Amino acid sequence: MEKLQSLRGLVDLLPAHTPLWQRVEATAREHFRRAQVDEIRTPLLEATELFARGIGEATDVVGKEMYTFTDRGDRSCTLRPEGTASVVRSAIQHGLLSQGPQRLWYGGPMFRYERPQAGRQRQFHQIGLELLGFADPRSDVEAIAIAWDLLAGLGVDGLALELNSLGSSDDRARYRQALVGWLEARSDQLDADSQARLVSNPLRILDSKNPGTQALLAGAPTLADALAPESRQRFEQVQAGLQALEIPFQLNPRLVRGLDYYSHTAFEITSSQLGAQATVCGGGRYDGLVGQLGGPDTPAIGWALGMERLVLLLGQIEGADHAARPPDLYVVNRGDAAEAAALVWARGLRQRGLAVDLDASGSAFGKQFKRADRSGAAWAAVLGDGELADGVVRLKPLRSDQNPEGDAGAGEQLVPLADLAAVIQLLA
RNA sequence: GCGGGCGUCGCCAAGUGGUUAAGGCAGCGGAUUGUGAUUCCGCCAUUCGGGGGUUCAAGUCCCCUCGCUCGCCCCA
Repeated sequence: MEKLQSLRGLVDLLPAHTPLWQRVEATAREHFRRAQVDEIRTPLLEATELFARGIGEATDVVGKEMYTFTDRGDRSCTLRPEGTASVVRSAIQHGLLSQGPQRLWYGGPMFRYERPQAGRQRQFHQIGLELLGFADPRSDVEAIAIAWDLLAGLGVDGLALELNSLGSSDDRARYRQALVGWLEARSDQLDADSQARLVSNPLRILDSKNPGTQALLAGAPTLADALAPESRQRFEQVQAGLQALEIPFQLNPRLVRGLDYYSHTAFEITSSQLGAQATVCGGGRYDGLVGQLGGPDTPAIGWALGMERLVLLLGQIEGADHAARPPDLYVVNRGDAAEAAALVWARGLRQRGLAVDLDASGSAFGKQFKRADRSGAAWAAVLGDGELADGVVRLKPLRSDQNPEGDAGAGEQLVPLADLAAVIQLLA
């Protein structure tokens, strides 16, 4: 235990990977801008009760996966395991809902105390969308389309959209009763997990991966049959909307979503390239949540997208490592006075927008040129005591086709030390 | 929380009980004291995730522990 290292399941994002993340984040921002969705940022830490009430006591997320502790004021606090509850809390707290419907997005780390595996960490990152105050089926379509287009815009392909309707809360309650009754009569044929869920969260039995359970379920009453006519019609409108946008989907009657607050539309976007954790984006409608958390009854739909999983997919496409962007200029400098002047000179260029790598090693010119070459810079700037005495900087092209062997002095240009604009002009 | 696989230098990696732990990449220094290829030379693990045990002798065997990883559960 001598070595200090990050906590289990909390990983560092090293410089080789941050460019890819930045690209994903920038693309997401752009898509939200186009769809007129505004960013909201909420604290990472919330009162435990928010999640207990919002997500549901019976869910695994609340029951066994939360990072919860008591603070110095004896309050129970929890690191957010997902974003929706916080966003809704914030919207209620600040009266956003009385200002009309809200189109919000958020991004950042979430925490769930689980065993890490491929595509799953204890601290992971989500980007999420919440449309609050929208009841029309078209808002379901719009929400899904934003996610779909965002993923497409990033160049991810091979994705599948799975769709289901959980119906209204009444439909769901009615179906739940029917399903439990049917399964209880056959509980001896259920695996242990499913038997436990019969009391805790029976709908989850539907997406059991146990083949025997799935075979048994083939004869069970279906959620689709339990939908009231209005719910069914609503679901058909959502499907028609997706078809109009030419977004392919497949109905999955066993898609149930783990969190209590979902109703009507539920969907997942999955990839077969991700191993066991195939869901890149998941979401659905949660008409009851705002009211449940003490706000005005507000229909809503949203989704969350798993950044790590998305980056995993993108990494497969374009290779995990992206070289850092090379500097415009690498400053080779040596000698006390020249080094001092180089520092001033380099800063001046940076203030004018150039990316400048200043060699601070004080090592031999040969070494510095080697590093200049490796930096990928197109130009080296040489500032030694000789140049300083003449009041100039020697600019040498490093990538010139005419000078692939790096002949000393070939193609060099002298610019006055004081004339920064000349440098910028030369490099342009 | 449960099960499988794995843990030798920043990265890759040899080593399957016997004296001083190969090698490659990267890095650093030098040959080349003001100019980037290549090449050459040197440096870079008192130690094999950690702790205990067996043995004359352990990176190599046993136990425990930590971590990584894949899967279950669940989810993004």
